[in-house]
Amino acid sequence: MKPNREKQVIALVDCNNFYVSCERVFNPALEGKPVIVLSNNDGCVVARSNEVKKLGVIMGTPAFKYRDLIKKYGIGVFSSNYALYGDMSQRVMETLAQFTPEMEVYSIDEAFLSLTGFNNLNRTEYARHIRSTIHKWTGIPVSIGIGSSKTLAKVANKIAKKNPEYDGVFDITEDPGIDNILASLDVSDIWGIGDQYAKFLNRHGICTVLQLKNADDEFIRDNMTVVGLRIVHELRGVSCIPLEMVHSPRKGIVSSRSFGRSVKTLAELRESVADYMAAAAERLRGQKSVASFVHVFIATNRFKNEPQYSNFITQRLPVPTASTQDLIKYALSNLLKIYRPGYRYKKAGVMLTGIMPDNQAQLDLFTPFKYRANRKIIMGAMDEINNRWGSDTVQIAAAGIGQLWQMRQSRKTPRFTTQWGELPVVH
DNA sequence: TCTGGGGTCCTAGGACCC
DNA sequence: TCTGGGGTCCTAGGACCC
Repeated sequence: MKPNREKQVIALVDCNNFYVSCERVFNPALEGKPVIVLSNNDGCVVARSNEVKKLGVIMGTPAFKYRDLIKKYGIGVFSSNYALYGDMSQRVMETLAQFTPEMEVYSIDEAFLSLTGFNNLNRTEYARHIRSTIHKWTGIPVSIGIGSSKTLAKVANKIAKKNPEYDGVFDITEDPGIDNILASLDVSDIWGIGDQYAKFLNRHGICTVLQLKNADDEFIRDNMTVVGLRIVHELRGVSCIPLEMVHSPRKGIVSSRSFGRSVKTLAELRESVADYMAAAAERLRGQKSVASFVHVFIATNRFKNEPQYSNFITQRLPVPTASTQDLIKYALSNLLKIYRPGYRYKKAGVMLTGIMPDNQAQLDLFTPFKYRANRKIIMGAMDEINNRWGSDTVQIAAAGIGQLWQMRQSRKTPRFTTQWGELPVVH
């Protein structure tokens, strides 16, 4: 730790009900109406408008449980449209980047901005300006919290969201009433305190955030590891979780999906596994890496009262690779080893690990150079075409073309911003 | 009928080596 | 009879995030 470090000032910008807001940008009639967005397969509620939150709809609950409520209140229901949300996210982040040289894109709908050293300006005013610019340029409403650590910026953001009178911006830095605010919040409201830790802390008489801030370091360290201790220090205004401005490459890449209906045959499982592997390999090449291990898993529907089977298999590859063809070949031969007939499968997936930069991988003496070079050229061409004309323009034949197992997405809006054929029409 | 998908970090304990 | 100590690497499992 460097002593006398400059006091950090961090803003957390968080898009309000992001997926719902994206849908509203292209369908303004949804403004002020109750709206939800569902997870893949139209399974669970993953985004809720404020109107829906007020009705008591809980995040992550299976949508069918709200069938009556949806009908009664005329709730607008949408399948998730990740192509649209990803593109809107990029627009928001590009806009934010103009307001600070140091920024971390934390998730699809959140970013930390460093305001350290911005001493001569009224931070609240500046944040309001950021907020209105984002709204004007992208149509997305955001909330901004400012604090002297990431954890406190998160706290401030929560307060900004909860209290409409703050107009979407709250600065908790050097607020003399900070302890009163912390005393009014539950430990489970804190970033990094999940269900298990919240229960544990409650059992030991630590219920409010202020109590956590004043907790004994050794007790926290012993029971919540250094991760917990960092949180406590952050609450005290000591920044311990640095801004990560460069995106480090993924250490594992997972691609998996539940099926739209149950699947019994090996042929269909092969199609899905090949399809998921193609997606995983594309992401792998996107970060200029190769993988050394392939994992494959399949599972039946655990919510159903019927014979259950699930299995997982790992193979170390003879040579690390990013070639879709090779990775599919390994995945399919492993699938064959774990497949058992006679079950109704609900989910399959693949994972790539042992990931390293592609210029660091050990070469295999037995694979002719020409063969490897060809693979690279083919993959490069495939990625380029799919980038330009939309994913799935070129596919590997093993992924099949019927794809009856595909997930359900009965209420998906068009990919307005990423597919030429789905551009919105102005009348 | 209907229950998502993709990540991170930390620790304890075992295997192995000298 | 007596059975070391220190180090590294890997893995599984548990916690968390959006």
